[in-house]
Amino acid sequence: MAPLSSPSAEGDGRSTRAAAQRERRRSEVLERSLRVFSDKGYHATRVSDLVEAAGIARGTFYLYFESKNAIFHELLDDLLEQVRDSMGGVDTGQDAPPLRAQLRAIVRRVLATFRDHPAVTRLVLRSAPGLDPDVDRKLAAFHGRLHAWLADSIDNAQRLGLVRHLDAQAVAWSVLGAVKQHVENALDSGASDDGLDRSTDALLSLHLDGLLAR
Amino acid sequence: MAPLSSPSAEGDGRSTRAAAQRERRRSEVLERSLRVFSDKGYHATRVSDLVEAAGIARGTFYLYFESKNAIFHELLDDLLEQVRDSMGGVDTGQDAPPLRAQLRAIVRRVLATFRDHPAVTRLVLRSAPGLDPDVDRKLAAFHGRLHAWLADSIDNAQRLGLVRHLDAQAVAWSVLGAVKQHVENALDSGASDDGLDRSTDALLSLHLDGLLAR
Amino acid sequence: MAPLSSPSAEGDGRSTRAAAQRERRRSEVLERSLRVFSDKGYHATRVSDLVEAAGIARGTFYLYFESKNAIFHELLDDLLEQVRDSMGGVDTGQDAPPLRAQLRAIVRRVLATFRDHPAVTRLVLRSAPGLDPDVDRKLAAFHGRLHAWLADSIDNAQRLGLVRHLDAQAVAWSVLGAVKQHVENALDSGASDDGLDRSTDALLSLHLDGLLAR
Amino acid sequence: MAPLSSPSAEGDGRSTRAAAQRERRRSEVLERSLRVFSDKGYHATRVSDLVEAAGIARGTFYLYFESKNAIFHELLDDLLEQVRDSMGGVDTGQDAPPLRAQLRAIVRRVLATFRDHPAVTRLVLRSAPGLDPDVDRKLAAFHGRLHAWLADSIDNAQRLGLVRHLDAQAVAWSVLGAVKQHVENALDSGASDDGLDRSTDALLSLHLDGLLAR
DNA sequence: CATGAATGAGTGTTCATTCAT
DNA sequence: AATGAATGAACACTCATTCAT
Repeated sequence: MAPLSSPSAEGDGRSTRAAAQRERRRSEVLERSLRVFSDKGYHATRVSDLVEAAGIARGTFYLYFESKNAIFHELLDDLLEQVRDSMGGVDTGQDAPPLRAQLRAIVRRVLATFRDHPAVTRLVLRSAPGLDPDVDRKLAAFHGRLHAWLADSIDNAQRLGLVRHLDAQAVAWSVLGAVKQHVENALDSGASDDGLDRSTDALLSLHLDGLLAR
Repeated sequence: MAPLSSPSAEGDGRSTRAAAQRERRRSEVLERSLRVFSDKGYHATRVSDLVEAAGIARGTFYLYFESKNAIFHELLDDLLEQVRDSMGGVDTGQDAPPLRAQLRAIVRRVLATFRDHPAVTRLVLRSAPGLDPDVDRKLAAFHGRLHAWLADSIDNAQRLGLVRHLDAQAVAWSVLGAVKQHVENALDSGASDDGLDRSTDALLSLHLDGLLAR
Repeated sequence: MAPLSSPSAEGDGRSTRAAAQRERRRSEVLERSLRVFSDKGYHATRVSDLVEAAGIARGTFYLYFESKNAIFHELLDDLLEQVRDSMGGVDTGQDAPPLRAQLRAIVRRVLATFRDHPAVTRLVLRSAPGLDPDVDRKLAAFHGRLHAWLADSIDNAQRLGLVRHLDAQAVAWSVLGAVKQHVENALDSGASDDGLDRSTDALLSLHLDGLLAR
Repeated sequence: MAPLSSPSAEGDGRSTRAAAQRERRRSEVLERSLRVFSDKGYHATRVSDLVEAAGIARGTFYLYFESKNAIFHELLDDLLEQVRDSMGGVDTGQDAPPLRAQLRAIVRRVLATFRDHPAVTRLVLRSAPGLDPDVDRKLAAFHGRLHAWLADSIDNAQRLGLVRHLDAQAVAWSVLGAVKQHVENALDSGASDDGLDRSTDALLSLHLDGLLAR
């Protein structure tokens, strides 16, 4: 309304800008720290490494994060959330795309999510267990959720007569383990789109049709 | 042989006995340390914990092992060797037992090996990665060998027309991941013989026949 | 004088008002800081606590005070001056009130001064010594002045034949110590007027007449 | 019994000697640390100062004491105990020495105790309050005990008709404060035996007979 | 061989002070 | 003048390893 910014408006503008600036800085530190953690692992990473990588002073780090542990947890939560979001449900309606195509899409999406965040994936897959009970609990819960989602899906498909009546729980764990292994491999092997397709196809073909010649 | 123990003979006897004693002590420390490492993880384990568990003095520990890291590597190597030994080959001769039965036996044997050594398994699966590059390399090599064995077996079976022509490499990784996941689960769930059978059946049924209803 | 406010005159007016404003701000910060220091002690008090209590920004604090130490010294000087002012002399003229009444008044006035400034008293009595040599010197000087005043008074009274010829120096220290102890007690016990009277009476009766029954 | 030391006896001897050695070392560190604390005060004293003064490594310090705080508390407790021990009771029996002589002895003994441990006295009197709640509580308790002892003694003497019926509590605080002040003075003034006698006499004369000329 | 007291480099974290806005 | 984000020196404490006994 007022063509001239009143002091209060200016104040608001200032603090808004400051908050944005702060958020940008924070993200910057978060991102650079992720790389360090991912390279050296949690324990081998010193707070000195973090602040050096971020180009800030030691004290500044503690302005943004409560502790070395806290920033690690934040990084961890980020990936976990992204993976959760990248999984959708299976559509079993009349006009739904064929099951195989739907599954293919889901598997590819999940693999791509990890592939696109190699640093944090490395973090989760590699430096994690035994770190501290909280991390362990968080990861266990995450695995649990993934497993439950898989097992439920299989259950559903069984009720619909789409799949055989194998032990849904055990099969779900097998699938989860297989996917994790492919994610792990993609970490080191560069992980082109081609590689992703190959992994996806192998997983689907194996798990849906089995190895045996017919 | 010599009726009179010459000084040298006596020395030999002494040193032989001493060497045996030494070996026994060493094993004792290894075993007890394994338990501690397995409980608390590598980083949370202090050398103090190790010597206390072994009932020896701090200095004595360094008489037997070069460092905290060295004893960990030794423990690691032990399991890796045991698992290697517990896997045999597939017999493709005329009078060989049916493929499915052979595979079933191998999978069960491998799962049982890990199940019977929960401490060292926990060590390998949980506190290992990211520790130091040597550990990582060792584990990668181990995985590589397992994978190669699996891939070769699949290759063979493909040549024999026993299994379909899926991507042998990718399938081998899937199987490896699935097995690892079941091993991991068995760690926490007590792992009765029944559980093992269930896991084995699920793995075989899934991987050989696939999920799809026919 | 000048009918039109010259820029300089306007400047003066502005700066006068500004100076007054500044002084008011400063006092406000001083007063609030005193409370914090008194509650938590010098070392446990963070500059953050001070600026939070004063409702100013960190940087503003350093506009008014050179350092955390400087504001503490200023606070210290304030009380010391107030106590000095609250002590008068003993009137030994012909028509003067009786000595005992005069002394009673002085002691009560001193005790009341401390009682009425519990925060700064706590500061001086409790968090001060050992802080830094300057504080110690200041407190020592203050004590020295109190002691000198007491010793002189006793000396005078001795010359006038009003009191016995005890070691004036040593007696002065005893009195000072006793008063300090009562001040200290009053800090925690609320210190009603009644308590003050009781302390005053006990001090006077003890020091003038002694304990012994006659 | 056995003229030759058996292994176990030798072991005992070793560990006994070791324990003694340890105790000697500990005392050494304690003593040197006391001097540093006393010179610089608790807060200005760095663990580095302590280990440097004791001529040991940083880690060694923590072998003997749990923390900087812990060694301070130990030092504190030591003096407090010594002072407690240096005070006896007043003998009110038939053939007891005269009251004044008994009191004189007690006061002198207490003053001498502090005089003989200037470092720890300085510690208690100067760097103490506000440090941490535990120290404060300990000192308050100590003061409380001293006061109670004094007040009880006065009470007793009143019942025996030896002293006037002044407010025993208030008088006890006065005496305590006066003594503390003399202790404080003795810290800086070298504190010869003469000075002690002078203080003792002044305290007794003032408190027993009063200042007023008669 | 066995011991365990001694070591000291290295760690995460705090907080009085500065300075660009 | 006022702000508060940024700074970095300083700290107490840990723990794998050594070495005199």
